[in-house]
Amino acid sequence: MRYALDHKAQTHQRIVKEASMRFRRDGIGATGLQPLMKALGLTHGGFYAHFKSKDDLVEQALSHALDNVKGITSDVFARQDSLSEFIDLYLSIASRDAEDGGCPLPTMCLELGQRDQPSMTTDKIILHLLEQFDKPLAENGLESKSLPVLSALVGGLALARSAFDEELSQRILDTTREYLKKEIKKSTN
Amino acid sequence: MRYALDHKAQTHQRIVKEASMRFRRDGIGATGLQPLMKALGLTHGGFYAHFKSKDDLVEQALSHALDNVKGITSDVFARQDSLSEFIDLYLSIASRDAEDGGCPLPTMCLELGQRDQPSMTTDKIILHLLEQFDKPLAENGLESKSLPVLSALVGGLALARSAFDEELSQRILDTTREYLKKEIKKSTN
DNA sequence: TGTACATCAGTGAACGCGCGTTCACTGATGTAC
DNA sequence: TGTACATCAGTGAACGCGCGTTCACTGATGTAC
Repeated sequence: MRYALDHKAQTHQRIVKEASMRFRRDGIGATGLQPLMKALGLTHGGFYAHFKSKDDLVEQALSHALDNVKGITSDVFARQDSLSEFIDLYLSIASRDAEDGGCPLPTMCLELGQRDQPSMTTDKIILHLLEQFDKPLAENGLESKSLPVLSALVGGLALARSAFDEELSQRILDTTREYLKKEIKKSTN
Repeated sequence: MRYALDHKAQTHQRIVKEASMRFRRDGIGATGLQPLMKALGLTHGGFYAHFKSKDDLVEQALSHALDNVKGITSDVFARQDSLSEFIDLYLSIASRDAEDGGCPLPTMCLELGQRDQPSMTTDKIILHLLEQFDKPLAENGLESKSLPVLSALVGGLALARSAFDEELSQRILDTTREYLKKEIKKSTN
């Protein structure tokens, strides 16, 4: 054969990875298949040798994003002050400007709720994050705060991206971040 | 003249109002001008007698949304327990399913940050809400919580809309809501 | 060893569709003479 | 009073464009005989 045995599988994965990044960065609707394939040095015609439809790709890209999130959390939540560190990471300028896509939740919140053929992957991402938050919070008996913390993280990032004024945007990130970090340590006072 | 003197101005306002609702409910990209005009009993050709471009309409619809928000807050924040009531309203099932569009922030967070020709209207909406929150919070010396409260509201609604499982969605609304209401009363304990 | 054939990842032209936008036109009205 | 004209909100066909999707094809490879 002209190609290595896993060549097609590798191409498949390259498409999923690039799509995952673009969906998170630009949204699903704003990501065209033609530019996506072109960015990988392929032509758009080959797309349907890999995926049943764009929706099929969305589903696989979401799964990839979930794996991504799991990779990050398994890193961060192995350490001390894990949640505090995660909050710093999540509400950073780099995260807001997310050239790499970042968390799928703030970007795709609208489109995820509107998909015709919904999947449980979004729920899995939410539940996975809550589960990670639970552990460090439970040490202080604060596990009931997992969900409010996640809400504030997602909302803070979404707002920081919406704001046009750079100073306001930073204030949103900073104030939300510092509040949350204080909040998760409160019972230790 | 065939039409009343303010006929065109009225049509203009009808378009802005309908667009404002659709942009908030479906997003800007997912709202077509043709279906929008048809829903008002008009043909799409007439659109450009009222607006320079779709972007022009977006700007006017955002202004309309700001006025809308101001109307609601001037109602709610005149009363007792205003912020608590606002939180109940914001994180309700009706608000989540928002047939009327609801708050522009959770729906449009992505698109607002990506517009080519950005405007200050989003910032005005954010600042207006923060200002409203400040007053009742300041009574308890909690005005520093305005921003985290807004983040959690926006994020909670966005997450509740993203979740596929109805039970999870309700849990997001309920937990975030109860947490915030407890939080804004904390210093009175 | 050499020719004929099967495989198959990827190619690129073409499809119908809805988008935002343009524009010549309609038709009911008020105005001029 | 009656005809000719100007006004102007709204009409609807048409434009180019990018979208998701389809499909006949290419061309380098391994296999059969």
